[in-house]
Amino acid sequence: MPELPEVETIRCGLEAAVVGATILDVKLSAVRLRQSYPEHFAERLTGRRIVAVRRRAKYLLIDLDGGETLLSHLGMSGAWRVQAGEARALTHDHIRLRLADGRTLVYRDPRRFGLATLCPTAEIVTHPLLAGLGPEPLGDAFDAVTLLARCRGKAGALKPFLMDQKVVVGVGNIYASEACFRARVSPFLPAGELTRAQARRLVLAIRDVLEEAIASGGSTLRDYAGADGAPGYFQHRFEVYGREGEPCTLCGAPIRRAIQAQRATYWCAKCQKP
DNA sequence: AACAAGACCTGCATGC
DNA sequence: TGCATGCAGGTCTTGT
Repeated sequence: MPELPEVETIRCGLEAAVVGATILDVKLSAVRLRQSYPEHFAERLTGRRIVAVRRRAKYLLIDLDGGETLLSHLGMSGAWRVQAGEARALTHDHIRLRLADGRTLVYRDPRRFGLATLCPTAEIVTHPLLAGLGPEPLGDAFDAVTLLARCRGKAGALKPFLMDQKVVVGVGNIYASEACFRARVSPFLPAGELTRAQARRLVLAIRDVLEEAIASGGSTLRDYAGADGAPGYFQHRFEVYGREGEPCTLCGAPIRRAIQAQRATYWCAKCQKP
């Protein structure tokens, strides 16, 4: 489900809704997510107060008093949702945090590609899941010079390269196609052949598309929603993703679809020549 | 080292 | 109606 804009939208919603709330008790489903919960997971959450909600790449960081952080990833189908009252648990509700004010914070993930774990807040940056991640695309550390340096010697195609979280974080299958289109660069261009001008355009395109998507509350294709349950609406602004056969918004040529690294890529063959 | 392919899951749309 | 197939927003591991 979620790329950076969707995770950021959830982060923002959680920050507004649950900072200051205290976890009264914890219920876990019997199945395991991508990785098992840490030792004494429920006990370590119980009684804690939520002090901040942050994001690193596509990970959500829920800081608790007492010095631990609840680190979660939403995989393809995960979501955090704040529910009024103690609604009945649905089939794929894996973590249910009953809050002292009566609401319930629920982690739901049908496909279970997501994960949740705990980490000392002071050690977040060195956590194995986060240590190797590339720069945040909306931060100063991501620029054309850095991108070009990472591209050097890479024979692989640009679009899968952009989805590599060691290169830049937060860009997934939708926004990789959208960013290549906005930058007028072919998704099939070997990453090592990227020119400086193309790198500059790509950096701007990635920033712009992510920022616009955040402003639209993310993209809802099937089941994504923010922490309050509201869908995003950036999907109405896709220029290539999911538009196979429809006219290019620039030149009218039919948008094409192909598979790269086992994922669907959408592009305009006329506006994005190799 | 770099890249491709497979693995991990469920749910939904489609076609026979 | 039932069943098979393919596809979906992500990463991690294995194999060449």
